[in-house]
Amino acid sequence: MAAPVLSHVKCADCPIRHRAVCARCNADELDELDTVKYYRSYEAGQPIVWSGDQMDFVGSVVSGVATLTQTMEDGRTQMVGLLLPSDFVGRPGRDAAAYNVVATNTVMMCCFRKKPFEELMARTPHIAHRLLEMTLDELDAAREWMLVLGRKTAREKIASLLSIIARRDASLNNGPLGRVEFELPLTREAMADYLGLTLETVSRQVSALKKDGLIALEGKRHIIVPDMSRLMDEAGDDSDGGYLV
Amino acid sequence: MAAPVLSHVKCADCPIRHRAVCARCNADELDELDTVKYYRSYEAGQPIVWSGDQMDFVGSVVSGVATLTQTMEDGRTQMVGLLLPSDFVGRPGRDAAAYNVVATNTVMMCCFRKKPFEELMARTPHIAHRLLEMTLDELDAAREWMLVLGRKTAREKIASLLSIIARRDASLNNGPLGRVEFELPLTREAMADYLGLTLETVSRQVSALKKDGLIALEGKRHIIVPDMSRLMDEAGDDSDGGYLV
DNA sequence: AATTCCAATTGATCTGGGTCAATGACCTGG
DNA sequence: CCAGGTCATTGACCCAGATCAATTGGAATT
Repeated sequence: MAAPVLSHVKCADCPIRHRAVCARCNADELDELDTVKYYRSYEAGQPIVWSGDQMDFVGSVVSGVATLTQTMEDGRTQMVGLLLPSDFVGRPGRDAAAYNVVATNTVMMCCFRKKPFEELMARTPHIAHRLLEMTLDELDAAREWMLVLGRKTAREKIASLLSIIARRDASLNNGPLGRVEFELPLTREAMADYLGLTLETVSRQVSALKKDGLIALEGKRHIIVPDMSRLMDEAGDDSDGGYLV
Repeated sequence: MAAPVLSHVKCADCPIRHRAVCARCNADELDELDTVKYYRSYEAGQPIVWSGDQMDFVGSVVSGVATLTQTMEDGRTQMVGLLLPSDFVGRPGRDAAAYNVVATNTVMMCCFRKKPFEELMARTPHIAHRLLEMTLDELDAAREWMLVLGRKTAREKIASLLSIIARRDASLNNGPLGRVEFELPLTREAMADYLGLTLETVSRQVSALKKDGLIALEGKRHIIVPDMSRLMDEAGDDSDGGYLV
């Protein structure tokens, strides 16, 4: 059950380049990070950390998708973040996790032991600075999502979610807008938890968007967006943004 | 109409002690902050910054209450944060404001010109560190609010808002829980914008809480909570937290 | 004291999305 | 090939909260 520790890959050779943390590191710092770094993988459905747990590492998602959720005693749950490749997990200076982090498919994490990472951070201003920038991005994403949760209709919510994932996906592959195609990394239930809806409503609205030609499905999870700008209109989105936690 | 620049008060003599920024500064840093600092006041309803504007300062709220809101083209608006005394405004490293900041009553801000503040920050690791901590607090608050917006009923939403304000207020004045009494700094409409409801629903639910003896009103805005723990139960709140952006 | 405001309350009605329940569409393992 | 499981779709009905509209209650103005 326990996830395997993988290997000690040099930071410079890391599959992702740590956009997050050390994109601007010089060689010495990279070497130093390498000494406290390890890889770890999690299977679909496996918890990465549980709310309240001691968290002894920070790190980046290398591949796969994980969710950040909050739960009430009666079981109502709300997703508060979605972790895609290159996203950062963990909060330097905090010991206990505030949320449940769960892998939705096979997730590979590149982790740093927390203590040495914090020490490094204290000595290396630009890492602290980069971390502040990342946290501000997350804060913007969270606040943008507050607008979605508080004021958008079910249809707009779905369109917003699809836009955000498509845009994020597209920025890695193709260039501009137009036609986008991607694999949905979430079940209908996970989508519902992100959007503050029920899974039935999600299903109905996805069907409606399909009927209206705004999206096409291949199987249950493969989404084709013929025209991104039309979908973004549907989302009622002014923001050109496109953060995603 | 333009807000008056007030005076150059020594940071050490500041009405609030900048819990935010320089609580741990030594004398030299305090002096340095003083050279780039000024006070400014805003009247009720006056915008402090407008989304997209160039923002040439950062600062703390000294007194009064301001709101942080986001608006869609069709006018739907969502409050994404509430700024109470000692809260920090502005984002080092970003030039444009992302939200509208509006004073709800007379607000006094203690401002630092942004450029010198950033330079100071670059030279002073613990200020950067403190800022990261504050941003993480805000992120937690935003995510807690996502649960409120996405999954709570109207009654729970009102109870959550009142709890959060009461708790924040109480932490300044009295000590523990029990009976709390405070002035509501928001109109019903502002409450609705915070909670993703209409003002009519807010009004009805406030009346319902009053009828059920969970709160008492004196006038429209003065709230008496006879028993905080009962109100918090009503909010369905597991978190002992009590952040508020 | 009469007249405007404007915030807030309250009532009547409507509806988007929740709830409950049945069905379909794939998988995977025996 | 079928049995059982998971995920998704679809239908029928209901209700919390939105919408539309009228009224109240202060505080400020004349």
